[in-house]
Amino acid sequence: MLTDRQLLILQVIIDDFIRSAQPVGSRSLSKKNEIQYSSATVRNEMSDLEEMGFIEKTHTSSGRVPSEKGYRFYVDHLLSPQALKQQDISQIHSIFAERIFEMENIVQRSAKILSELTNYTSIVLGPNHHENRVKQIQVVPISEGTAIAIIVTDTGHVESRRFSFPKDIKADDIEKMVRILNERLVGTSLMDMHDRLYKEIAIILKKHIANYDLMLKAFAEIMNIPVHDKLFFGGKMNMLNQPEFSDIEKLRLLMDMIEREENLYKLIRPSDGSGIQVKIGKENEVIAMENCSLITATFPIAGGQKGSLAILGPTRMEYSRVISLLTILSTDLSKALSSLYDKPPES
Amino acid sequence: MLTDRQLLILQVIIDDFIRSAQPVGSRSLSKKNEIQYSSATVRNEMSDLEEMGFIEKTHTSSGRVPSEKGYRFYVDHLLSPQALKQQDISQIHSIFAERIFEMENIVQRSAKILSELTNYTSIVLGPNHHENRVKQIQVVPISEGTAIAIIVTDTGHVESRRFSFPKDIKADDIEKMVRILNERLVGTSLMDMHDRLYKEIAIILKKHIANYDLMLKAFAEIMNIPVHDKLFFGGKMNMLNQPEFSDIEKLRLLMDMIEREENLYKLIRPSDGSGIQVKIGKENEVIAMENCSLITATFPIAGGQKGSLAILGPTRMEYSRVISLLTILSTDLSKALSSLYDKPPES
DNA sequence: GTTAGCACTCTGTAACCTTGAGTGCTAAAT
DNA sequence: ATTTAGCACTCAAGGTTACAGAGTGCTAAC
Repeated sequence: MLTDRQLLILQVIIDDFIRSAQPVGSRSLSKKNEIQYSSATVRNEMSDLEEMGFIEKTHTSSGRVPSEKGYRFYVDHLLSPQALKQQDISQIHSIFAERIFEMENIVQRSAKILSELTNYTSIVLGPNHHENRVKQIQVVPISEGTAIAIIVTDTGHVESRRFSFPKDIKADDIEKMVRILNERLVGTSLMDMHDRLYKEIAIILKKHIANYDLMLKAFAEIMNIPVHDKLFFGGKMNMLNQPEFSDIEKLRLLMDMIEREENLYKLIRPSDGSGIQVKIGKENEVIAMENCSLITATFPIAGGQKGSLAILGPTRMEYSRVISLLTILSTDLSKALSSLYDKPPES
Repeated sequence: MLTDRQLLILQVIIDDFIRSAQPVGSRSLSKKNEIQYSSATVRNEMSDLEEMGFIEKTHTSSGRVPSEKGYRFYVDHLLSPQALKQQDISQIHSIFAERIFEMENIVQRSAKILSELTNYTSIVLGPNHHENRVKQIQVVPISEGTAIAIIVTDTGHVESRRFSFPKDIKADDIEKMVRILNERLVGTSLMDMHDRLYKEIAIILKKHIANYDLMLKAFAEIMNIPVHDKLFFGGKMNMLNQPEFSDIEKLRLLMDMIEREENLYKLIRPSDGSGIQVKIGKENEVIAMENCSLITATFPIAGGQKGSLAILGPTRMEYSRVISLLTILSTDLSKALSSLYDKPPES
């Protein structure tokens, strides 16, 4: 479809634009070493490329700018897997050098370093707790009528909630309930717990404990885990540095979306396959992200779960570099998070 | 020092500027109902006010704008305690209508509502966990060589950390240690725990447990609580709506500071007395906040602790309204957070 | 097929003018 | 002795014009 020369020119145009954020003209192209043709020849080719929809003019006599279709083609066919600086690589690995045991901590650090290395905004979706299995349930009384319920899962995740109960319930009864809960619920996933509480546990509690229904209700209510997992961000403000967001209105739209976190779940939800996924501009189907691209890396975690790493930047993004960084980091993260589980990571 | 008329004019100038963000001229002032003098008279008074440093011109023939000294005077002497809309008040109270038991939740909601009602950025410093006292310590083994340590405090706060230990340590020993820790440490504040672990507990463990030092070290290391308490934000992006931040450079400076949270602790740290404190512009001693005012409300929580609520806005802030809102919310928050403690709130 | 040359187009910038809001001062009015 | 009216002056903002620079498209020559 495209001649070699057209491929070359398209690539140089996009590379140049990504670097400079300025429309690229035929003359400046023909001056480059890679391109041995006169500006007139380049102009002809550019005209063709425009006709095919890969590049656009911002006005009748301006240089050309990549279109979304152009970026798409660039990402799919022209991406030269750019070598990262050794420094960047070791900086990523350094996160995992210390032996850290908190998932949140690891994930937060990953988000931070990613945003620092790219100057874009990073978004990390940690492992899903829904499928964690209950390891132990405990209740710690705090004062008369209130107590803290704690659930520890097999991944080491701790959920705790304060709850109150009628005063005529005795410490004895609470202990009895905790014993029953542990006997019956250990091994259940958090997701299924609510169901089992009401179906299976309710019947047993009924036999042993007066006022069991109040206790059960209090306990069940507090123990529904939030629907969404927590998102971790790095460099939320990095978009301020991008010239495409010097327009404060665009900025506000985007920041609003980031702040509300609403659409983000849909966008970042791990896709079917593992690996890298690139969404360019309107492909994201969110108005605020018209000028943005989102690169998502999905990686496996032990237990069949998946994690996601994403970089949000302008469509004029350093695709090659970002993809390399995401690839490395997602591999590291996959290992690190998996090691926090009982089971070894699936590959 | 100032005549009644000068007071009146100063007040009207500042009120008007807070509303419109536009320099105020003599003619538009003399047209107001409150002011019965001709523009020439007003001009003379304004000239005096400028000489005294309460107002400034942005250029030789512009209207006047309040200076920091002007705002200071306004806040100290001219603030008419503006009545809030009933709607606003009930919206604040509504946070506390449901009986919520999670401190974080309450605090986060407060931050959110405050930012929504004011259109500024809110910052809430939750209660300090350092002075919480240990209620119970537990250790839940996760896999061979790793376990979760959980500390529940008298306020219902739960700290948990994953830690690893040498494999030759038996489950027995761990249980023994947990029993000792509970016997000795319940009632100790988190702040003092580290010390007591090494001084008092070490000696006891030595007698009962082989390899006690490794265990102790693992446990002590993970249990230092972060130096700073968590800050909660609302409306981080609200500054985008303020005309004083249409300059993207100023915006970046400010956002950077907010994102890094660095200076904020100093600024928001509860002051000696309870009550409201207003810091205007350069009084904050942070470059990024030259154009900002920070209003902080410090309120007591049970157990002699203090919490802080703050609003960060442009110097051109609705001082009166913000102060009213903070007063109400801090009272509510004081009660609500105190009720989560054993002891009744100190007044 | 490639290139040189030229007319044409559009942006951005600087220079200029005009308008409107505001000031300060002076002299008249109260 | 205040207060006000009047007037000259200043400055920012907005509009117009002119112009340089970068770029294109087309045609004709290589």
